[in-house]
Amino acid sequence: MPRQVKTFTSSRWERIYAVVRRIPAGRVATYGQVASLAGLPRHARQVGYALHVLPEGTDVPWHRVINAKGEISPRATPGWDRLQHALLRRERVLGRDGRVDLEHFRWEPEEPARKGRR
DNA sequence: AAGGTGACGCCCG
DNA sequence: ACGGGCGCCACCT
Repeated sequence: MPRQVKTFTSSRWERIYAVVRRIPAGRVATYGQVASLAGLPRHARQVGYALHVLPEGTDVPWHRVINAKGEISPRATPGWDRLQHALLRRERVLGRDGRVDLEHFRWEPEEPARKGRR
Protein backbone atom coordinates (compact mmCIF):
# COMPACT_ATOMS: atom_id res chain seq x y z
CA MET A 1 0.00 0.00 0.00
CA PRO A 2 1.46 3.28 -1.07
CA ARG A 3 1.98 5.57 1.85
CA GLN A 4 3.16 8.46 -0.22
CA VAL A 5 0.52 9.65 -2.59
CA LYS A 6 1.96 11.14 -5.67
CA THR A 7 0.24 13.88 -7.53
CA PHE A 8 -2.18 12.23 -9.87
CA THR A 9 -1.37 13.43 -13.32
CA SER A 10 -2.27 10.19 -14.96
CA SER A 11 -4.86 10.73 -17.63
CA ARG A 12 -6.11 7.23 -16.97
CA TRP A 13 -7.00 8.15 -13.46
CA GLU A 14 -8.58 11.37 -14.60
CA ARG A 15 -10.83 9.42 -16.90
CA ILE A 16 -11.79 7.17 -14.06
CA TYR A 17 -12.54 10.12 -11.82
CA ALA A 18 -14.63 11.70 -14.53
CA VAL A 19 -16.87 8.66 -14.61
CA VAL A 20 -17.17 8.41 -10.85
CA ARG A 21 -18.12 12.06 -10.62
CA ARG A 22 -21.15 11.29 -12.75
CA ILE A 23 -22.59 8.78 -10.33
CA PRO A 24 -25.54 10.50 -8.67
CA ALA A 25 -26.33 10.26 -4.99
CA GLY A 26 -28.52 7.29 -4.28
CA ARG A 27 -26.85 5.19 -6.93
CA VAL A 28 -23.73 3.06 -7.05
CA ALA A 29 -21.47 1.56 -9.68
CA THR A 30 -19.10 -1.37 -9.55
CA TYR A 31 -15.36 -1.12 -10.13
CA GLY A 32 -15.63 -3.05 -13.35
CA GLN A 33 -18.50 -0.91 -14.52
CA VAL A 34 -16.54 2.27 -13.94
CA ALA A 35 -13.57 0.83 -15.77
CA SER A 36 -15.65 0.00 -18.82
CA LEU A 37 -17.39 3.35 -18.83
CA ALA A 38 -13.99 5.01 -18.67
CA GLY A 39 -12.99 3.13 -21.75
CA LEU A 40 -10.69 0.85 -19.79
CA PRO A 41 -12.33 -2.56 -19.75
CA ARG A 42 -10.67 -5.18 -17.54
CA HIS A 43 -9.10 -2.45 -15.44
CA ALA A 44 -11.28 -2.82 -12.40
CA ARG A 45 -8.24 -3.07 -10.20
CA GLN A 46 -6.92 0.21 -11.50
CA VAL A 47 -10.19 1.83 -10.53
CA GLY A 48 -9.67 0.58 -7.02
CA TYR A 49 -6.17 1.96 -7.00
CA ALA A 50 -7.17 5.30 -8.47
CA LEU A 51 -9.77 5.74 -5.76
CA HIS A 52 -7.34 4.59 -3.14
CA VAL A 53 -4.96 7.45 -3.85
CA LEU A 54 -7.58 10.17 -3.84
CA PRO A 55 -6.75 13.01 -1.50
CA GLU A 56 -9.00 13.79 1.39
CA GLY A 57 -11.69 16.28 0.60
CA THR A 58 -11.91 15.25 -3.03
CA ASP A 59 -15.03 16.01 -4.97
CA VAL A 60 -14.96 12.52 -6.41
CA PRO A 61 -17.73 10.48 -4.79
CA TRP A 62 -15.56 7.42 -4.29
CA HIS A 63 -17.97 5.89 -1.83
CA ARG A 64 -20.42 5.15 -4.61
CA VAL A 65 -18.14 2.57 -6.10
CA ILE A 66 -18.47 -0.95 -4.73
CA ASN A 67 -17.61 -4.43 -5.87
CA ALA A 68 -19.58 -6.70 -8.15
CA LYS A 69 -21.11 -8.52 -5.23
CA GLY A 70 -22.76 -5.38 -3.98
CA GLU A 71 -20.39 -5.24 -1.04
CA ILE A 72 -18.14 -2.54 0.24
CA SER A 73 -14.68 -3.85 -0.51
CA PRO A 74 -12.50 -4.50 2.50
CA ARG A 75 -9.68 -2.01 3.00
CA ALA A 76 -6.15 -2.49 4.11
CA THR A 77 -6.79 0.18 6.70
CA PRO A 78 -9.77 -0.69 8.83
CA GLY A 79 -12.08 2.17 9.53
CA TRP A 80 -12.37 3.44 6.02
CA ASP A 81 -14.92 0.85 5.12
CA ARG A 82 -16.92 2.20 8.02
CA LEU A 83 -16.97 5.64 6.52
CA GLN A 84 -18.19 4.24 3.25
CA HIS A 85 -20.93 2.36 5.06
CA ALA A 86 -22.01 5.56 6.75
CA LEU A 87 -22.01 7.55 3.55
CA LEU A 88 -23.97 4.95 1.66
CA ARG A 89 -26.44 4.51 4.42
CA ARG A 90 -26.99 8.23 4.36
CA GLU A 91 -27.82 7.86 0.70
CA ARG A 92 -30.22 5.08 1.51
CA VAL A 93 -28.76 2.39 -0.66
CA LEU A 94 -27.68 -0.06 2.02
CA GLY A 95 -29.72 -3.15 2.67
CA ARG A 96 -30.08 -4.53 6.16
CA ASP A 97 -27.19 -6.86 5.55
CA GLY A 98 -24.92 -3.91 4.88
CA ARG A 99 -24.83 -4.62 1.20
CA VAL A 100 -26.26 -2.84 -1.80
CA ASP A 101 -28.89 -4.44 -3.97
CA LEU A 102 -27.43 -3.77 -7.39
CA GLU A 103 -30.70 -4.69 -9.04
CA HIS A 104 -32.21 -1.60 -7.51
CA PHE A 105 -29.38 0.84 -7.06
CA ARG A 106 -26.91 0.26 -9.82
CA TRP A 107 -26.31 3.47 -11.71
CA GLU A 108 -27.19 3.25 -15.33
CA PRO A 109 -25.90 6.26 -17.22
CA GLU A 110 -28.32 7.71 -19.69
CA GLU A 111 -27.51 6.88 -23.22
CA PRO A 112 -26.26 10.02 -24.93
CA ALA A 113 -28.98 9.44 -27.50
CA ARG A 114 -27.71 12.51 -29.23
CA LYS A 115 -29.87 12.14 -32.23
CA GLY A 116 -30.88 15.74 -32.32
CA ARG A 117 -28.73 15.60 -35.43
CA ARG A 118 -30.11 14.50 -38.66
C1' DA B 1 14.32 -3.18 -15.02
C1' DA B 2 11.94 -6.90 -12.96
C1' DG B 3 8.98 -8.53 -9.95
C1' DG B 4 5.34 -7.70 -6.25
C1' DT B 5 0.78 -5.93 -5.22
C1' DG B 6 -4.11 -5.20 -5.12
C1' DA B 7 -10.72 -0.51 -2.66
C1' DC B 8 -11.42 -6.56 -8.87
C1' DG B 9 -14.13 -10.24 -11.12
C1' DC B 10 -15.27 -14.77 -12.37
C1' DC B 11 -15.41 -19.69 -12.00
C1' DC B 12 -15.45 -23.90 -9.46
C1' DG B 13 -16.01 -27.06 -5.43
C1' DA C 1 -23.27 -18.86 1.38
C1' DC C 2 -18.12 -19.27 1.26
C1' DG C 3 -13.57 -19.92 0.25
C1' DG C 4 -9.73 -20.87 -3.09
C1' DG C 5 -7.59 -20.26 -7.53
C1' DC C 6 -6.52 -17.63 -11.29
C1' DG C 7 -6.55 -14.08 -15.00
C1' DC C 8 -6.06 -9.33 -15.32
C1' DC C 9 -2.65 -5.14 -15.75
C1' DA C 10 -1.00 -0.43 -14.33
C1' DC C 11 1.51 1.25 -10.67
C1' DC C 12 5.12 0.93 -7.07
C1' DT C 13 9.58 -0.27 -5.21
